[in-house]
Amino acid sequence: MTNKEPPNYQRIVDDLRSRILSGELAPGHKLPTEKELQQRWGFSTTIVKHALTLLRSEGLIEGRRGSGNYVRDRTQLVRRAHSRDMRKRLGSTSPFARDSEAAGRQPSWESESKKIPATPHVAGRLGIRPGDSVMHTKYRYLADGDPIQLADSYEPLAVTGGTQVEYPEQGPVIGVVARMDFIGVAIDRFVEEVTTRPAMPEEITALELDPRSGRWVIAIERTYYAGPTAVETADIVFPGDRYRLVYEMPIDPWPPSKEAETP
Amino acid sequence: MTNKEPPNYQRIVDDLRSRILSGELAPGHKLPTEKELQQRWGFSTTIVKHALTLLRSEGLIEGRRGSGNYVRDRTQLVRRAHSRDMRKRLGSTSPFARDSEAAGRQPSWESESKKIPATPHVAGRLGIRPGDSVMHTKYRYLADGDPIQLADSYEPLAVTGGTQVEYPEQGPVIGVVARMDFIGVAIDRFVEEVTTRPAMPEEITALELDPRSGRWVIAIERTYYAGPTAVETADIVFPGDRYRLVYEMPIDPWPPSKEAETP
DNA sequence: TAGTGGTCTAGACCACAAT
DNA sequence: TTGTGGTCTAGACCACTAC
Repeated sequence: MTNKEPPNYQRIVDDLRSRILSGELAPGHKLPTEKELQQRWGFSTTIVKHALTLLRSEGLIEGRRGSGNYVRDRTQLVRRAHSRDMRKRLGSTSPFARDSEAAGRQPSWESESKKIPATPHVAGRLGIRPGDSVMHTKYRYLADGDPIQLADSYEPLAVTGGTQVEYPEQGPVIGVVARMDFIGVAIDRFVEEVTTRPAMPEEITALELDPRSGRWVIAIERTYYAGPTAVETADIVFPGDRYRLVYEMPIDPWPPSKEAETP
Repeated sequence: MTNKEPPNYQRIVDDLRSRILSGELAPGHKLPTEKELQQRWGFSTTIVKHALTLLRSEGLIEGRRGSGNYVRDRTQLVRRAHSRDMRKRLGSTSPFARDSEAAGRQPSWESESKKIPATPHVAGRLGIRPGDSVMHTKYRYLADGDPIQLADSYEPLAVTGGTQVEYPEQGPVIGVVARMDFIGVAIDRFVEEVTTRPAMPEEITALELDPRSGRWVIAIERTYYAGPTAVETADIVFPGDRYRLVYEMPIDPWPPSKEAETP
């Protein structure tokens, strides 16, 4: 007994999707018009439109009224996370700026900082009490003027309050690790939790996403620690198909080393 | 001048999506029937069906014929990646098994190993010549019997050929780091590149995804290095909304230490 | 002006669940 | 048997592009 046949709209979707993902239909390529697809497959207009809607919802194509459907550009920015020592580079630029410039795009960002009492959720992540004061900074990052990343950062004022780096964007140093080092707090690790989910309406607005295409985001919860103490936590959001996250992780960097242990 | 109004189907989508993501409509909750939505909003059947199709394509709901539409369970498995020393745990279980058991689910897997000539793409990642022999192992991982992860692993036979760990699943040790250590190859880092994209048809089949819901995957390209030499590379694929990736990264773990550098 | 995609109508018919 | 969602028809009308 054979499997049941897929529905007609699914056959169009599968055909075009595999040709797009394989590269046969390159970004920018114009798809056949709806009428052509209708005639080629022998399906009704509605079914062809439905198939194209699904491909748009997957972010693989974009429709342009009066013109046609086109294979979407899925060029990705690279975001690097690694162990390298960044403490000595006082005044160095931010990780976002470095990644953007590496991709040949002009970085810029907007930010807004405010002291607020910690919500229970943020307090849990920072290991402080709900209501304790934290510095909340909202960021919106742009590459060549296009919004490409959002972040909400929270820092306990028990750590930074009253110091020169209390306001993240006003101090003499940029970047969490460098700023904390500046006030004598040695960050020794961070934890990132990566998930994907549909974009929320505010994110669609802030990232200027097409409501019909590419509505998925990558969400990261990041927390920096100095020993057992959390000194910053942030929620970071990217357009899901516009970013590639790179983690370069050392293995077994700590003593006891193999030589020290083995006779 | 105000913004143009969103289309009718979008209003339904936005309403239900925000209520689902906020938790007001919990996983398992039954949505109003199509007829009820039609009456409540005053739209045609087609427009209500279209809105529900989009929510399904986002993986937020699943339709059950003859029953109703339900908020989808988005419980996530956790996959951990960190720097801990795993070399000494000979015979230890695999990372996948550890993560699954931590989530209270029963791990199992299928694998199949074969010697093949390296494709140009794999050769590039391993820093060897196309055509050089590699061990290709296909994995399918299951939790409580449900397929939950796919992997294609490639190891240069120049490294493992003729040793006891040549066939990954037949040696005395499990896991890349432990196996390489067993033959005297000290892995000191790995790199993971994380992206998201729509699932390809074979992946939908192998992961038993609903073609109508949750068609997104997280794809990881991972490469292990011993010094400058790549000793394994793998393509790993997860259902996008079923996994949470956790990276725990040390900062500045290598000499020269701060003390060594600063007078 | 002609052609294209985006939204929408008013249904029909089928597969399946609940009863 | 009734109610539900899934697939599909045969269009209409609008917004916009390309010419």
